[in-house]
Formats: sequence, structure tokens, C-alpha cells
Amino acid sequence: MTSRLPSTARSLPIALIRAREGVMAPIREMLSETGITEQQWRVLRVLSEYGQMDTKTLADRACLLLPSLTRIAATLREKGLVTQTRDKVDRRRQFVAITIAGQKIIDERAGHAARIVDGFRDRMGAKEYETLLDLLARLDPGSRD
Amino acid sequence: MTSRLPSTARSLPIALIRAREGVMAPIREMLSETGITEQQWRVLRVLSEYGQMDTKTLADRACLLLPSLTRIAATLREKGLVTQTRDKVDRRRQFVAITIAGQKIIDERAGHAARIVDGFRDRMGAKEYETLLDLLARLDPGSRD
DNA sequence: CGGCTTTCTTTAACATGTTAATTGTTGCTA
DNA sequence: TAGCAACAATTAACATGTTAAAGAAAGCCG
Repeated sequence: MTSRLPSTARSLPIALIRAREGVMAPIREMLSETGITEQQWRVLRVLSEYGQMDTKTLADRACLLLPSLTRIAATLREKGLVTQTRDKVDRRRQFVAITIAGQKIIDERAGHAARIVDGFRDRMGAKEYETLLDLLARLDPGSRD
Repeated sequence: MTSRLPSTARSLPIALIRAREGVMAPIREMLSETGITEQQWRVLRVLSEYGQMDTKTLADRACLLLPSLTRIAATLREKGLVTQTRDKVDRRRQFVAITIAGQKIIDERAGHAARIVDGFRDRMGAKEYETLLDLLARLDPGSRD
């Protein structure tokens, strides 16, 4: 019945890419002043919010694959923004924590970032913004739909 | 008033990433049998839908940056799935067109891809699915909101 | 015509995405 | 306890994302 592919102009995957680009453009612009990338920002934000955690949990919360996180964590460590320590009980595991310098980057930019996000929500309307977040969550198998 | 950053668990950029991952996972699995990537599939789909076009238009419709498209088009040409021709009037421009072999890949998989997309729409509900597409479009500056 | 600007495309350099294979550890169990 | 499955993390290889710079061609304009 509905077995034809939708026009690419009405394709869900493409709509998700375009929406993400629209949202990230001003955030990336904000981050360009800091010398860190969007993904590095996400890692720092998660560490700032939840505190120290193991690599796997960090990857899940920052929405990164482990190979990417391996490289990103190494970069952040070289920049002095995070520390990495082995778990003494289970030496396979590793803990990552944000440093003072890393926290400083978050603190200095959180207000600006929040204003950007608020701008989207205000333009869209708070109610519809919440609707959007709920609908997006239903596409994420991780939120057990 | 609302000037704090939302928890990463309720962050719009992260919600968009997770949603995209949820949608793309089964599509990528489908594509793994074909030996082409998600982006290459998008390029072929656009060419199949609209016919031959110049590089810039193709990049816009397939949601790719020009440097990425340069590499992807070269790969697809080597695979014999597209052709590239110079515009004889304006020799800066280039036209890309899908080949028979490229069209064959689309034709063989369009049904499967459509069923995957339909699955999402049916689970979510047709009405809410349309709502989602509309809300996503409002985040895209290209759709002049 | 000659120089300047603009436009289309590519190249370069680095960061990340993606899958598969590898390494180092832990834990189970015969 | 030796052997093996399971697990955390990394490495490898290739594709793409992202920004800046470079090439090549067209258009403008004195």
C-alpha cells in the first residue's frame, strides 16, 4: 500500500540531518572560539554533569562510538581538559574525569550555549519543542520504545 | 529565566543524534549487502529521483558538503554507478548522472528501504510522523522558517 | 584588452564515523 | 588450575565531516 520510497525532500533521515545542521550551526560557531569540537564539547558536558565515569558509560552518554571516544579522550588529555585513570580493581576499565581547565571551558560557555538552545525553543514554542523531543525519543531504541 | 543548559539527557542535539542512529541502523544493515554507504545511497537516490544535475544542486539535495561529494562522486564513478560530464557552456560546472547499474541498485533495494521507513511511521502513527517531519523542518534554516 | 571579482570545484589537513580485528584482563568451569 | 569464553579498550583501515586555501573558469568594468 505505502511501499514506495518517499521523495528525498520528505525523507526522515534527511530531515534529521538538516535539523541537526540547523541546530548545530550556531553552536559550532560558538565553539570555534574555544578551539574544541562539537564532540569534545559533548564529552566535557557529560563529565561536568555526571562526574567521573568509565569509558563505556561516557561513550553512551556523549553519543559516541568507542573508537571515536578513544581518540577524543586522548586529544582532551593532551589539552589538559580531562584525566584518565585505570580502575585498580578491574584493570581493563578506565575512568575519565574533567579537570579544572575543562570545567572552566564549560562554565565560560554554558550561558551562551543555553541562550542558543532557548532561542530554538522560543521560536518553536515550548509545547511543540517538548513534543519534538518526545517524538525523537521514540525513534531511539536506547529509550526502549 | 531559562538560561541553564538542559541536561544532556534532554538535549536537542543529542536527541537528534540518537534518533538518527535509530533510524539509520536498519537502513545501514540493508545497505551492507550492497557495498555502498549511506551517503552513496543518498546520492544515487537523489539522482534517480530528479535526474542529472550539477554538483552543487546534488550536494544540497543529498545533504552533503561539496568536499565530501567530490570524493563520493569519484568513488561512485569508479564503481560505474554514476557518470560525470563537464558543462560545455560553463566549463566550471559539472553534471552528474546515474547509470543503469546505479539505477539497478536503487530498484533492487527501494522496496526494502520503503518497508523500513513504513515501519517507523506505523509504529509512531501516521499523524505524529507527519508532525515530526514538520517540526524537524522548522529547525532547518534552508526551509526558510 | 587587462585586471579584478565572483563562482564552481577541488585539494589539503585534521577530526570523527564505522566496522573489523587485536590486545590485555577477568571470570567461568571442567 | 589450565583453558576458554566474555569483556573493556584500542588499533587499523577506509569513508565522511569540516574548515581553509587553492585552481580554474566566467563575468564585470575601466
